[in-house]
Amino acid sequence: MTENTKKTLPRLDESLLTHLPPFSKLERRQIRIILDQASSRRYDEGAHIFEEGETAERFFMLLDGYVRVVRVTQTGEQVTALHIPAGQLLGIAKAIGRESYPATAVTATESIVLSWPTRLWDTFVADYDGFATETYKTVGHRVGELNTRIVELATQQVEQRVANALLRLISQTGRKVDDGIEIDFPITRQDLSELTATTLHTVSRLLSRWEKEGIVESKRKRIKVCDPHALVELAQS
Amino acid sequence: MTENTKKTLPRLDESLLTHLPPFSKLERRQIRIILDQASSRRYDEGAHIFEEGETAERFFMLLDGYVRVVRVTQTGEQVTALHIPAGQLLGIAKAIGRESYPATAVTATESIVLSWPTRLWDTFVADYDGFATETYKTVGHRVGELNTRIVELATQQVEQRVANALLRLISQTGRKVDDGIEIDFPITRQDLSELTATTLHTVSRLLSRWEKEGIVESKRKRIKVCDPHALVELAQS
DNA sequence: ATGAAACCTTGCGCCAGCGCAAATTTCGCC
DNA sequence: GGCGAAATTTGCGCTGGCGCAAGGTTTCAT
Repeated sequence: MTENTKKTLPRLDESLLTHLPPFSKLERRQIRIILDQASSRRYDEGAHIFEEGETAERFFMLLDGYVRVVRVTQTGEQVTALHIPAGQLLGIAKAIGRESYPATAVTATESIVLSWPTRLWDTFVADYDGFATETYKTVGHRVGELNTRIVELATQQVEQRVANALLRLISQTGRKVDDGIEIDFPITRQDLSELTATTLHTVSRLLSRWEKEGIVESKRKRIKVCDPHALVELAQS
Repeated sequence: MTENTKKTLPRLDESLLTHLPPFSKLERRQIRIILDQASSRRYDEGAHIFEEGETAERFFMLLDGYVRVVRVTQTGEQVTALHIPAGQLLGIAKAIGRESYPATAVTATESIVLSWPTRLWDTFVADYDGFATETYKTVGHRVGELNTRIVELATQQVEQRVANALLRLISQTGRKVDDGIEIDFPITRQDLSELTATTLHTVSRLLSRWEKEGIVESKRKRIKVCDPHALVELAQS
């Protein structure tokens, strides 16, 4: 899909991986074997890692960065289904019995991604204890998120949805800064609107109002939440 | 949850099961072993098979009937996430790495359900080739449906969503009758509204209009689609 | 039969949030 | 440091569909 460096991993410090949830329990030896078979690649912000409908020839792990999982409608509108933070697997069509990717993965920041050919999937599942369990937990977690989004879309007002989206973003990918928590990657009003099924205009109006009320501060592509509790209030009502 | 007969299967005609997709490839011997460990139970219409949040002590297979998978919000509104037709597994928390059911399963008609204790899950996966593959396909299919619902909720108008919902229902569970296709189980305006995130009033208005236009015919709890193509038109625009 | 409960229909007014449009700010780049 | 593209803000009018309310019809239990 996109250009960029592509190479086999030369010698990747495995201590880097020990804190990543899906593999922390594996033996170091197993990690070494898995890593030796991985390719590493850097993607620019906005690059597509894989496209909806493509045959799933590889599966991926996000080492660094953030990825949005989106679907595009016939009319060209984008809908964001999920946000994936570093440390998680993605494109794991095999884990849900699919041959092709069910959605498109777009980087929200510059990102580093490991990948393996799909044919290795069954080997990993068979050879490495815990691999299957962890991946199914990932799947379960995402199914939960999808369900939550459906319920939100079905029952909540725009204001509540945006508040919820912000809360989720800061809890998943928030970075503590002085006087608040900032979303750790560049995010536009447009992105937020695709995440909450509304328009960038409405998001802009909401953020303006919240800024007046001291709940958030935001510059271009940056949002800082100063008063999370106020957002929680808004999200409920 | 609900009353009704509960018993171990005495002698279930296994030819009954050979046409059910998830197991058609298994050896008859394996089917016999699996069935011998199952409990069978009948549920009345509207009964709850399991509840969201409950520990997943059993997993289920719908032998006959239809099941709605719903979530209830804090404010008591119901949102239907999926419809499950006979022949499919449900409550398979184990397949997505969960300990508890992520939603509630409600019967849409009187239904017959097989179930097994969750502890047998790993055994089945290990012993019976194809079991894992088929269940992950089921999961994958449902993830696809959830995604589709999100996109629909996010981008479509109420009229299109209702049209789509009807189309999906008749394709999944439609029964050919003279002069149209009828949804094979009782479904109220309320049910449809919970499936499309709108109100029963709006659904009622739409159906009335469509009836005038000759697209559908409906009585209490029954909907027959006479002109599916017109619905497809409506669903797109 | 009769009553009650469940389900369906329809009218009316209102408003959240979209669409459109135009102005403004910010950023990256030559 | 000035230009163009991208991102953001804000105003204004309109409308889809919700909320409320009232009345009708079907089904079922007794």
